[in-house]
Amino acid sequence: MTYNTEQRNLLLAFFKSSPDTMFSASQIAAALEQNKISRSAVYRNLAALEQEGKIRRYTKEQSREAFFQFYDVQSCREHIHMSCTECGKIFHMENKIAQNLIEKLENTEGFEICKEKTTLYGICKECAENK
Amino acid sequence: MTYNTEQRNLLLAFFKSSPDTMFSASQIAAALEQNKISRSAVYRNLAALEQEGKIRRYTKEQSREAFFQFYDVQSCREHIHMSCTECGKIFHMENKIAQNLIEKLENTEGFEICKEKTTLYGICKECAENK
DNA sequence: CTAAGTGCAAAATGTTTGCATACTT
DNA sequence: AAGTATGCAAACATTTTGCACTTAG
Repeated sequence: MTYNTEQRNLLLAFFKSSPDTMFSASQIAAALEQNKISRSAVYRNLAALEQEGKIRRYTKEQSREAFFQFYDVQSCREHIHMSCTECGKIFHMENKIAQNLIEKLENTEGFEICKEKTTLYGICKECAENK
Repeated sequence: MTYNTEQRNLLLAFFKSSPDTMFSASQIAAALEQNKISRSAVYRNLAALEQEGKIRRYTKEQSREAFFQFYDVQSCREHIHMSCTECGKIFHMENKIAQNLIEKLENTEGFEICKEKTTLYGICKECAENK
């Protein structure tokens, strides 16, 4: 069984408060610095929360640290995801576009996309502008 | 300019000899152990070859190390790939559909898909029919 | 009370860098 | 000759682990 410790609650609350942002372990540690949580507790709880499916781990190509983001299973099933290979942010494909794509692939090629398993990779607007 | 050193040729030959497999830096170092190439030369050449578009870097979520695989940029850049999660076959998205998707994402969300990094997952026609 | 979690510091892992030497062009 | 790459060892950044102590249930 897993215990409901102050540190774990802190961490989960932190993720919930910014559901659309990814954080590295050190960013999290820095953000929670004033609170009492050690680096090892951060790592251990990240692993635990990931295991429980409450947050999700991402890796960026340039960086070798792992990033974590709050994860709502339901919303994940509802969207096709797009991941920026520069900044690692995750976006949801606009619903109309996704629906159109799904139907076209279904009708012309007979391929049924599985939304939760699919992620498109590319460069997001912001990163493209900062180049 | 970049020089054509024995080590770089060795590395590239190694990748070409197994075009469908990904290797970590340490696997490569181990495989080339009998040959003369240092760990730092492995890393530096991996970075160089990646830069030149001759190999591609991947990150696995579970692992902290980077993986590399030979690839032919040209053929990879030409299609968006779709992979069947049942039978594992790879398909190319029909060009019209792909082009349409790319333009829509670019125009409405400002997201530039990177074809060679993107794979859609789902069930192919044949597998769907056999169910 | 017991199992699980914590903090700390030390170790492990994977990658990068400085520097003197050697190779390519 | 000039510029680039190499090998080595040391430095780095991130993550994991051992251990004694604390806390949740």
